[in-house]
Amino acid sequence: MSKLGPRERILETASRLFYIQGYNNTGINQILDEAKVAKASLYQHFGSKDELGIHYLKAAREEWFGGIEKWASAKKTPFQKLVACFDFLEYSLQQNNFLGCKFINMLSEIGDTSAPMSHEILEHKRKLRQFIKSFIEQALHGKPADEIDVISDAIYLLFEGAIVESKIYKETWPVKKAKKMIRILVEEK
Amino acid sequence: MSKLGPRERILETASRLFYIQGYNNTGINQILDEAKVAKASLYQHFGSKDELGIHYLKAAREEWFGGIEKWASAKKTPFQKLVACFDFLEYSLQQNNFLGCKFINMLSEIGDTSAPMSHEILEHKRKLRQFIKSFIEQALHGKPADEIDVISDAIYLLFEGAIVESKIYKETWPVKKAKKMIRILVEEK
DNA sequence: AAATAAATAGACAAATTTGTCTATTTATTA
DNA sequence: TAATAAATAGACAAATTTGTCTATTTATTT
Repeated sequence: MSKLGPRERILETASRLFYIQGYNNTGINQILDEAKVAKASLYQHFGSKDELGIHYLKAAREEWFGGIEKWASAKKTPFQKLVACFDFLEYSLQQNNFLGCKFINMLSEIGDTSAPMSHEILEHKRKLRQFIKSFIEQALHGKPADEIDVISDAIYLLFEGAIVESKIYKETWPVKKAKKMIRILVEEK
Repeated sequence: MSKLGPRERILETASRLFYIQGYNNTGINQILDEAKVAKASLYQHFGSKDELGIHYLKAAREEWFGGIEKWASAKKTPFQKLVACFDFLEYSLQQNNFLGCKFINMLSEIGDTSAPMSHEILEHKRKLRQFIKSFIEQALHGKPADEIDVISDAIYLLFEGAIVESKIYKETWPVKKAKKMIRILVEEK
């Protein structure tokens, strides 16, 4: 019986609601109701809604990279690892009913109102960009640096574009098309 | 003396504030204050905030395609027109302080709460996708249909990815990189 | 068992939200 | 000029928001 404590229940419930309904559309009270936690406990553990939002993003980052790294590491070649990233994305988006990216969604909601959140979002994307780039560098080892640079960022943009468009169309074609494109850009050798 | 009427002032002010602050972060009262319009006038002309949001998106669509079509039509070849789309994007994003796409931003905010808005957003993106595809079809005329299909959607994803990433990084490199990629994908001939 | 810490329930405040309604003033049109 | 329409100012309601505070109950630890 691994019953979760109040803190964990709050973060879990907030994460679900922030993602499904949006940050601004989710009130503290709804989180407390569904997590079955007292209001004082939330402010004891997190201090404010904003702080809870930051923890939500931090947890989301860990979960995301935990997933994508697992999928990538199951493959052998850099190219296969790269494809696995897109496979993970496709699986993940479907699993989450095409709600898109938690970070991009949050950024649209907060605008410039929370520097800590903006920072968390930027760092997450920086890390993802580098994560993808490392595979391209290995897959295209020996090629000119500027070619690696362009292809690497193009694939990153395809990845991000696929997330956003899957949310808009509520379909998987953006990811599938992106995958077809990377097979052209990075030939398996 | 082309003084704008109440209706126009409301829509103009709402458009500015919805874009900069976000839809949910902008209250009716702030719009009325800055537009210098009475509350009754807003509800007379638009009926509700939701309805105002829909008109905001409709106006944004017209403005967007007005701009991109103008930039594209100034060029001669399909390839040049395509590049012009990205030039317009780069110009537009910089001009608007990297606030990103009004439609994607709104989608993140409303979630599934407004079917008419979701519809407006989807239609806008469908049209943009087709707009881009038409240039690729002309530029790659004669090539296999499936190749045109993949390249066309890849460029659409690069375009969309560039918008979102420019917002995140607050820099123009995503658009510039996307542009470099399309020069590789669609050789000028 | 006693003492300390953690969690709960819920009232309450202060601010903000969208939307309605009335009364008055300003424009427009006949 | 007279009648009609459009716009204004602002009070008000009802609901919702985040956050605080008190009193009570439940766990944990010594």
